[in-house]
Amino acid sequence: MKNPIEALNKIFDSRIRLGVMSIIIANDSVSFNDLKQMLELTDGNLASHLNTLEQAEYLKVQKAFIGKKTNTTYIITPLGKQEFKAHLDALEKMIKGI
Amino acid sequence: MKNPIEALNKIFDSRIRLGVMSIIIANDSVSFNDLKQMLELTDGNLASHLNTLEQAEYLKVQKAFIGKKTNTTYIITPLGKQEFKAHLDALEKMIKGI
DNA sequence: TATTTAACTTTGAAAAACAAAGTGCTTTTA
DNA sequence: TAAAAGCACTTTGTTTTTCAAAGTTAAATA
Repeated sequence: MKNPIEALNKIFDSRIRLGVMSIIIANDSVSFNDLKQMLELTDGNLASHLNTLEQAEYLKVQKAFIGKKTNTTYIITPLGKQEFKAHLDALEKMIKGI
Repeated sequence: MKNPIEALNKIFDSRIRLGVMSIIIANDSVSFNDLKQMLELTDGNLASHLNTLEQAEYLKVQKAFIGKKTNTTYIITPLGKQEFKAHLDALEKMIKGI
């Protein structure tokens, strides 16, 4: 019998990071402010979780200009999508006792 | 648009507690040592997570005797089962963007 | 020009996680 | 029957994580 929690990704222990991933995957790209409002977080707290996800290369920043105004949005990387899916699969397996 | 992470239960942020719940639900009742071996944890670490779950009244201890030897097993409470299910439902909804 | 907004970074406190050692009781083994 | 081992913790102390709040920088708006 193998340890079922090994396959769970530590990065996704945090429900904030789980929320960020869910929102970005569902919406393709989301701005800092939208995330902040949806998840009701302080700037610093959101920024640090985004940073954790960026460090892991699960998401990346896209800085674009809308006119002269910078617009920052976040998108999932292929790795991020893969790891998120793997985590959810592992979770499901664990819960169902497979 | 409601904050999707609000419905997630903080107690289940921990993959160890998630693992404990999954195992106990799947097996009805599990001993301390079985949990310890399945999850590959130190005694103290497991005991403290079990304690968190007990404090929340998500599980309870059953002390029985097998002959003269005490046998400690853990079982889920109705509340525990309900909260675990609620958490998983919230997770699923969040992921699917419902 | 002053204020506001966006997207952070920094700081520091509080909480959580964890390993390791210790405890008390029972049971097995030499 | 004395010693060793096992069970189920508790205690201690370190490390890691989380988070809020304040500070920062650049651009936009009044």
